[in-house]
Amino acid sequence: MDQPEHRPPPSRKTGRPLSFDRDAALEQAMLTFWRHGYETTSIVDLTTAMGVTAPSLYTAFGDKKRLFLEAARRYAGDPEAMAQAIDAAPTAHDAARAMLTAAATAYTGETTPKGCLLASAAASGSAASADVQGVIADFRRSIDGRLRARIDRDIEAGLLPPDTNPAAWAGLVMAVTQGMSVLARDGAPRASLLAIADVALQGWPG
Amino acid sequence: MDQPEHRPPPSRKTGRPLSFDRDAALEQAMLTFWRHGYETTSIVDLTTAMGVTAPSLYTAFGDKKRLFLEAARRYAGDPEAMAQAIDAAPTAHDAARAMLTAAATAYTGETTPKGCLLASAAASGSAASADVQGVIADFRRSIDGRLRARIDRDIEAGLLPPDTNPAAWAGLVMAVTQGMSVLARDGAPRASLLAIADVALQGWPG
DNA sequence: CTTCTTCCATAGCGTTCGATATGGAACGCA
DNA sequence: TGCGTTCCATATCGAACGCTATGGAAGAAG
Repeated sequence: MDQPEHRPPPSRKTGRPLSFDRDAALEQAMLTFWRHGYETTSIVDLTTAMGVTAPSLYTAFGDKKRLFLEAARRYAGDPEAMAQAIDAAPTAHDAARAMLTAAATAYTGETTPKGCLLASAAASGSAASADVQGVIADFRRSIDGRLRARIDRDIEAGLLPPDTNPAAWAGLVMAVTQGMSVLARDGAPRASLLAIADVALQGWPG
Repeated sequence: MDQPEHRPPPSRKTGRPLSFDRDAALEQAMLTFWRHGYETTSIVDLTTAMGVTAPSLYTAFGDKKRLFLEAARRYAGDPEAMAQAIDAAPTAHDAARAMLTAAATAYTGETTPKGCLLASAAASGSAASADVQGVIADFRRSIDGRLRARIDRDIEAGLLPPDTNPAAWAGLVMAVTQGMSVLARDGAPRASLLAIADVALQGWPG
């Protein structure tokens, strides 16, 4: 995640300032990757959507890979925020349900592409993009770990039976989340995903 | 699914016969698409894996899209077979559990790529491959419909409570199936997926 | 062996890919 | 106004893309 980084806004003092809104351009890049995936989005696709020429894109964002990672970071938001949301929920069950309903809602936005950027953008790819896939997989693993730890905490606190399988339930939440992204891409409406999220936790222990 | 089809084996009477095993070559193509996806697999990738030159590939399989669709058909097997398996199960619950455990097992094969070819090969893509994504989405919808109908049948037969939501439970099975493919690609072992499949149906009504 | 069909191998078609070299215009600063 | 810096626009770069034209070799049929 932090290899040869490209300084995004070194805040130049002199010279001609940027003629485009870097943040707005990044937003458009994110939407384009969200719609078409990482490798299957071309530089021309990006420059068209961003309203920027190729040289400007490269000076502002480094290269395609760094642009994608920055867009992905913008999409996912602060990882620590989500981690704290999981920890701050009253129970692990509440955290899981909040995650699923939030995903169901986010994947079926009317002004955004369907599904999850992280789930679909790098679901497959050539060997050249293995590192991008790895970054996204690490992100998923960190969420899974947080959720598992939250379930562990509830077990120790006596909120969940001792024979509860934390890895299985955390994994189920992750799997349903990723699966809903596929269904959303297939055209499933928001109500369907919310119904799935509801029954997914029907067997939650306790 | 049945647009300008390419006759695969017109069974020529005369002329020089094929010097390679068409079936074995298709198998390798399937594995390559499975590993790297549809658009992110190049013709060179395919010819290398199949041990066949480009002109031979084109005369034998039409073009890249037709080769992929044929490989996908080979991967998924006979759709009617899976449909009959769902119908023939003792209960919808049995059918769902069988689907999930079969998926968990298939996605973590030791001699095959991880995950599901259909789930990862066209999870995203440019507008040019929208039809390929559509074919796969149709396949998913047909399974979902069969499973939903199976649940309906169990409700009518009194095996499930009348207030059971067939779409939600069928959707859950589909979502968990697709989600397990992502987790398998991330490296989740078979035991983890089987545990997820187990808890997924914990809240099954009845 | 001749003929006819089909396949294989080489080479290359035109296009698009990600990424840049170059030159002039725009701006901050003095 | 003049200087130094930075950005934008044009025009590509070499490589890889999907795909195919062409010519000779291989095999089946007579």
